[in-house]
Amino acid sequence: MSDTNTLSHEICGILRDEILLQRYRSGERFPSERDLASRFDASRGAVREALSQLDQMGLIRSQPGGARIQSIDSASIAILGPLMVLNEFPDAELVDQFLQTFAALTSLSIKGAIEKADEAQLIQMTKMVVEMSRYANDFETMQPRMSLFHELISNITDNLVVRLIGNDLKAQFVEGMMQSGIKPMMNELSLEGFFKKLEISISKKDGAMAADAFDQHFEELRRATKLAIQTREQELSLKTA
Amino acid sequence: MSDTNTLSHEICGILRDEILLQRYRSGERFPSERDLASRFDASRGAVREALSQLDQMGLIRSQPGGARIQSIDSASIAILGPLMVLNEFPDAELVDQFLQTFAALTSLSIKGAIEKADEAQLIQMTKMVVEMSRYANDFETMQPRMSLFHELISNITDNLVVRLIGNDLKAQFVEGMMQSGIKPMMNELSLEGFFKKLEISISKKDGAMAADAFDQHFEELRRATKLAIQTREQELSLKTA
DNA sequence: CCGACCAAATTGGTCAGACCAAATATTAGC
DNA sequence: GCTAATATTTGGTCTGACCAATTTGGTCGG
Repeated sequence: MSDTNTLSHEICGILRDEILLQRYRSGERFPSERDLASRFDASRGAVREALSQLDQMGLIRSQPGGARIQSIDSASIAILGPLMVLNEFPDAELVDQFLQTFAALTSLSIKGAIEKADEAQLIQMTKMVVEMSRYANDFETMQPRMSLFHELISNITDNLVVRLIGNDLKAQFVEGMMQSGIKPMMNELSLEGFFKKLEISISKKDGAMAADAFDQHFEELRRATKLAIQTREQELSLKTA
Repeated sequence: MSDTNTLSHEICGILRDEILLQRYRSGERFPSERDLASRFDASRGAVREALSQLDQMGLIRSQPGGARIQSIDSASIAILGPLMVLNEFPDAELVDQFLQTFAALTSLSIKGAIEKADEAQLIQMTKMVVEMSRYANDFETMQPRMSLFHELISNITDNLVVRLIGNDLKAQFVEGMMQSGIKPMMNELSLEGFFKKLEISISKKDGAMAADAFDQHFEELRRATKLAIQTREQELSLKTA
């Protein structure tokens, strides 16, 4: 969020990961502020701020008599990025859940955008899709253009709820993937098919068709990402042996 | 989240609402901790905690030299509930966006649940749908059962990303609606049709059909909620005149 | 042995004052 | 008017203190 070099953020990160690693049981009392201040050789004020952050993430519940560990189910989505990269390589299942959720939200957005777009916007959308399709064989050059396309869609749809979720999830997801060096290799033919279908659906103003195109696109992305993670795991296993 | 009767939470809530009411421009410097401590007749420690909360919501960016106001686009979904009830009656557009987002996430969940459910779970789902359909004419009795159904779906699908989003959004949405006393009146025939279609889709293990049933259900809920808000607005207008 | 009750200890919530690093505002010089 | 130096402001953190709320441990009675 902001100046995350502060002591309280550092303490929060360490405690967050301990909680996510299940070092504490749900309902258990968390160490006291005074104990944590001693453990981290910090002031109680810095520890209080760290605990307030954990509280706001839903990981603990602060109350007089001592904070309690909360169930992960009541946590905020802010924990998903850290949860994804808790171990040596990303949690493949959680990564897949991210992608499924992106797909669902994108489906909603593209339908809304095609419904709401004026002629100029539809033309712009088509232009961007054509531009992107030139890079079906170059994922890294295509990706920033895809992001711009998503932004355009989001602006046309103008659904704040979806935007805030999408921004938050994407930031965490992208950071986690970069951190672990996972790069999915998309199938070129699949990508070309996607762009073609998307272009047609826009010209026909067929939101359902566009949504279907994106669904297929995300299925391919899920496949490619799963493969990339497996490959990475195997590399790491060979390295250890 | 937790003990929200604390001074820091109170201060945070007041400042959050001022920000959401656009009392400050994006990029502008926020009042200093010392000024805010004076304004609220509180210690700097309590103010610091409040600002840390605002920072974590993405509403401000704390840094030496003074915190800066951030664009709403970078905020966390935790602001959506408060944003919804900023004024006398809920923001109808935002309420609708909530419902659209619930629909998209539910669609994903029901498809996943039908795909993953074993026989016992399918039977349980069917039972719950039949139980619910008995209350098609009594929204308030039906609603808790619908919540349980959603929980079952969520448990079967087991997508943590969707669960955390759903839990957070739902908590904020329900609180906002209760606070404003808005109660949508669902069309009984529509509800009955929904339950029937849902029951059939489960027995056929047809996830797409179930998703379609929920889409239609949410369309009806959107219509009913929009009407309820309009009715409320008109009541309040008459009251003022 | 178990449950109820009470006192002591522990814990969170907040305060005031101090100090240092980083950013901002002001002033002086060209 | 522009730039650099200086002063001021601001955030980040610390220490020690106090009060309200919760937890713990001990005692007593059934």
